[in-house]
Amino acid sequence: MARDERKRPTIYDVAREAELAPSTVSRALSNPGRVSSRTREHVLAVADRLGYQVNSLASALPSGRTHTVALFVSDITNPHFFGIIRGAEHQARAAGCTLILGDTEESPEVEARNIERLGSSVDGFVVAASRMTDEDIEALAGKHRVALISRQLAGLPSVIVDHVDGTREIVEHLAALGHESLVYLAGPRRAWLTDQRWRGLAQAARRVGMSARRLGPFQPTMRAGANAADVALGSGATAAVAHNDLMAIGMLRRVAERGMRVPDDLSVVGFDDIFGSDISSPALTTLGGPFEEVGRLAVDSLLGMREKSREAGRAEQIVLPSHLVIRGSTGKAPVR
Amino acid sequence: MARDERKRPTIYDVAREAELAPSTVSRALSNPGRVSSRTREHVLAVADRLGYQVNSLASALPSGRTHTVALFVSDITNPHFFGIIRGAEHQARAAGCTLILGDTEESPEVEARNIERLGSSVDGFVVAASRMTDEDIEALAGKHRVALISRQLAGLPSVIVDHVDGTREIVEHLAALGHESLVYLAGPRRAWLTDQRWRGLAQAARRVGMSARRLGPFQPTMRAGANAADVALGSGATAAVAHNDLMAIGMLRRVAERGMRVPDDLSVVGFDDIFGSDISSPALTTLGGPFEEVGRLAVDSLLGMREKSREAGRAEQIVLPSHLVIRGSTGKAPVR
DNA sequence: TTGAAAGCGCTAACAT
DNA sequence: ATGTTAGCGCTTTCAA
Repeated sequence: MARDERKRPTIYDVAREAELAPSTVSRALSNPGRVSSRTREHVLAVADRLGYQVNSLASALPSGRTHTVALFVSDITNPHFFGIIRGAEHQARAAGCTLILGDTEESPEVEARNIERLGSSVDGFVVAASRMTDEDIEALAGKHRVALISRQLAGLPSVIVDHVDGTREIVEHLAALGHESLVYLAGPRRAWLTDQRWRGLAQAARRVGMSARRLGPFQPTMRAGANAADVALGSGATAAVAHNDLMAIGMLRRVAERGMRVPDDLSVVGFDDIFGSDISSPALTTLGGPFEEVGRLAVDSLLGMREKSREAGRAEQIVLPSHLVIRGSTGKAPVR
Repeated sequence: MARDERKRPTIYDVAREAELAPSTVSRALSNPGRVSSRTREHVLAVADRLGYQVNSLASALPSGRTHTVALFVSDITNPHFFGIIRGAEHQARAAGCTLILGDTEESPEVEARNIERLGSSVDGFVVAASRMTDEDIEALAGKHRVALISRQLAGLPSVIVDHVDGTREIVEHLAALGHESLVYLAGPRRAWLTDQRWRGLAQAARRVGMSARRLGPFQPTMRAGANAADVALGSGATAAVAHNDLMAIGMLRRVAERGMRVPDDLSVVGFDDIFGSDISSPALTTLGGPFEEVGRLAVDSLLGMREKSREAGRAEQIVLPSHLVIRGSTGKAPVR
């Protein structure tokens, strides 16, 4: 082990080489404007020549700014989150931050534990589809910067896709096809969206005179979709709205297995417009949304929190428009 | 701002409360065995009572161990990586580490830049489907701990899924169906796997007396699959092996668009067995592999590098078995 | 505008 | 087995 051969240069090396104080180098590097432009350029040149790179750990320690944000999703294998992850990753990178990805595995405990564990080593948390209780989220938000995705909570910044308008669109689409009854195959009880979607569907159904029932809850997976399909088929309804596309695709398959046909015997609608929803057969009618944008905006409002929202009293709650993607899984209601 | 109200307790607080030296607290917390069990328990109790939590940044600075690993994938929206990501996340968490996820967007430049940027703030890098040159990877490995996924390079730990056996299986499957000619729709030139897969296919084809041609390169996306389908159809071959499932699914769709049928007019095979490959119609015949395991093992060998491999002279190169999943996209060769 | 110096919270020799 | 004491590389008052 040589002495100073293999080590990365520090601001001290740059300072010595530039014949300046380390503090000046520090300013030149991260606080331009508080240093004369001549010295700044000099410092930059020397730093470049020496191959200097900031040690982000070292700078995070005294400043408290880690330039890192964490994104937690409830199930990392659900394609629904891909867009969100990508959007978040992009926005984080654009802001000079690093993204940490965590899987909470549908468990509020795992969620809380993992967030706690990261604690001081991130600037904030973006939590997608949190399964925690409102109280726990509020407690969390008291200690850390938090932005929510697919969930709203007073006082916290959030980004969701419009489900009020979306569910209305779904119901009107089904009504136009002659359906008079629908079932909602509910998602997990802890998922905020489960109630929201049900509420939207029920309300819209009422307005158009369609009957609506809520069944479940089910795990939001393809596997659970099989069970959901059986339940839907048994309900006598002509249209089934699944909590998400994973379930809906599982339903499609199960219905076929049982020798029945979509949409002739049952129309099926999903949520999210995930990768795969257009390659199933029939392709899935589903409520899509700009999920990359969701991820991007969530990181954005997390990072921007300090500047305005928080001091302005309340956080911004963003609602992005949803759009119904009509494909082959919905069709005319069977005549009974 | 109160003085010591809102701040998280440090080892100094614990030390004062436990009437010990900070260093003893530090040992008790992270080096048990170098402290009497009585004091250790005492420290633990006090730490617990005070709600102490380590500041991982602060501990990383002097020790150099960040307990963080980075995973880079070439395209974060490719479902192929979901399993790898999940496996890596699990193994990292099991080892008490945090996972940083990076998207290199098929670009060697983005890849190099992002890796460089993280530099000292991670314990090592797992790079999946690197697009960098061997030389650049070697240079990188000289400065950081690196483990490769879906790529082999002498001296570096790696995890791949067996493509030699896999391509043989594909070819024999096609031969058994009476195919006498195949085309390989190649992936990106910079992808190590592109050449490997072609080599395996060509060699296996030679052995069974099948003709084989390589076409492309194509981007490994569904969109590029359309182009690949046209080229494959124009080639006169009866079987097409796509570089990955994304391309293969894109091909399936394009073939149908052109009014031809899979597998009657053309058999199609993919690689990876991604989510979605079994819901397309026809469902895709594809070479699968234990990708969660791949992610897990890659993190594992990265983290274990210091202990044995490195000193034992060379890194372990793990090859996991692949398996051909036969579905509807392959069938008897058309009679010409 | 620049420099000096005191930390950030923890680890790791080196003593004891 | 435990305490003392330097740092790790950077930021940030406070002076000059």
